[in-house]
Amino acid sequence: MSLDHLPRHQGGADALARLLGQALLAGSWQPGEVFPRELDLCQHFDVSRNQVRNALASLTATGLIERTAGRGTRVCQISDWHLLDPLMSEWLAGLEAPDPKLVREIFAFRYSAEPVVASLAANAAVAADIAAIEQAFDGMRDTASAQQAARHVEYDLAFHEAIYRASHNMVWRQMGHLLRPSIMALIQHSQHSVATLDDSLVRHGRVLAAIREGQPQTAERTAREVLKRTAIDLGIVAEEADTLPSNEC
Amino acid sequence: MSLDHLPRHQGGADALARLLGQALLAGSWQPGEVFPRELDLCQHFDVSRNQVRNALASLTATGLIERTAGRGTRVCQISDWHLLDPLMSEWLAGLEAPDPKLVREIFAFRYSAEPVVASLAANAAVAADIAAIEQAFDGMRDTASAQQAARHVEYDLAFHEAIYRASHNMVWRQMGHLLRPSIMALIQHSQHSVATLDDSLVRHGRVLAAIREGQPQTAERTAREVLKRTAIDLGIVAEEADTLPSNEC
DNA sequence: GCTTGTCAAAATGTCAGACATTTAATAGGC
DNA sequence: GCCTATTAAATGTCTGACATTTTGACAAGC
Repeated sequence: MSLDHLPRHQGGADALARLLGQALLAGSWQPGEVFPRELDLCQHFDVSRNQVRNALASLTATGLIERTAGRGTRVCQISDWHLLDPLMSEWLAGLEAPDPKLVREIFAFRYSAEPVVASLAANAAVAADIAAIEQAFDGMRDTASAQQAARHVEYDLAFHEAIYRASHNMVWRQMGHLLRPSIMALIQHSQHSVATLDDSLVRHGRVLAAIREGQPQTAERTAREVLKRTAIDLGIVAEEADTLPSNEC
Repeated sequence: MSLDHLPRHQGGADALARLLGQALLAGSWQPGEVFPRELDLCQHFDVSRNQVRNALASLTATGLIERTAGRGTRVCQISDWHLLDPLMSEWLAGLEAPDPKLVREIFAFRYSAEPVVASLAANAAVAADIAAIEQAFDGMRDTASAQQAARHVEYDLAFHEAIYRASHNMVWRQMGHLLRPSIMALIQHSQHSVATLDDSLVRHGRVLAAIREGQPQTAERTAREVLKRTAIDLGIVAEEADTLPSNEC
């Protein structure tokens, strides 16, 4: 694959890294394929070699490419990608049409992890944490219409992230980055009818209540109910089934 | 804090990044404090500005420092560190005496997450996965003596990582990086008497059996038993109590 | 006295060119 | 046919100069 169809004018090395990173995430190059050389990138984007090297360094850090002197640059296997890198989450969230397999993979993680996080939050949340969750919930409620989908998902995001933070654990908190690509994908599948939005809201409210009242087991159960709703909205499961999405490849 | 007591001769930019990263992780600079300037680092380590800049770029990517033109370089808050970055795990694992608070934080994560992972593995593991776990377990059994502690922890590590892989989920698999710093810390607290090693081995064996026989609930319960043992060996809880380590700060 | 504008210093960011090193392919000798 | 030396091509590194951003000092003006 060549880079003919990539837009030219950029802001800086970060913008270039995002452009190339998103192209890689979108599958413009196959794993194992050779990536364009530095000088070709310089010429195509009309930037200095410095900027290209900085951008490629970011791509290397996220595990998207692998570089060796004399050999060149190769595209890494999908299994080597550093999905937990904040840069990666940002690029992924900005994609028009992220790989459905990747969305499913991230969601499967959330489905197994988030009930535990909600349970931890119910144990550890203090007043400020609960206030943050409540504020996000209010925002979701006030934007529960198809016209305000963009603002709604932002509040949705804030709701879940606040729960991760309320777990009061550094590692879980950092994992909140994964929420953005997962929840942004909801915009694509805009099956957000009034009915589903309302159902989703009710389920979110139950998690909030469980955390506020410090009931870990209820929080765990209701969080799972939220994710079942989300799985439908993401198009991962067809209808409300009681079976969770399996992890078989 | 100055950099007077840091060793001089290095291998390359990666080695310099590790050196500085580990110094930051060890708390040689306080959060918010200004970090030495590029030219001072060049002079002290007798390397080119290029190498220094590459090393500092790695530190920036891991969230350890923050750089702004004209202002300088500052050390970030601990809460901003990218614990999930593989580089960070590697640096942490190589530390002589990692921050006990950090070890505890990572362990608290494992305590809540690993039972779920074991449960997923019991559902998703195929023959190759089980073989990998078994092989690691055999290695643990054959090195269950205080003299072979170094080799033992490697097998211990392989055991848990194999379980993460057996979950057949990209995100969980990547999180296996966190195991190394957590398990390497076991070497410091070498309370590895024959009795505790044996107890640990028995508990690991129960997890293996549950995964092999595809029993998620048993895997979840036995994985938690393994971690209770580990919590004692890490010095996180004093004695065998039925209460889990809480997440309060 | 307070504000404001300008200047200078110090730090990081960027550029361009030459050179070093590594890798892989290729041609030649035997 | 196999081994070796050479060459080409790619990434890695060094160096010096310059650009940009931030901060503080200082002086002019109201």
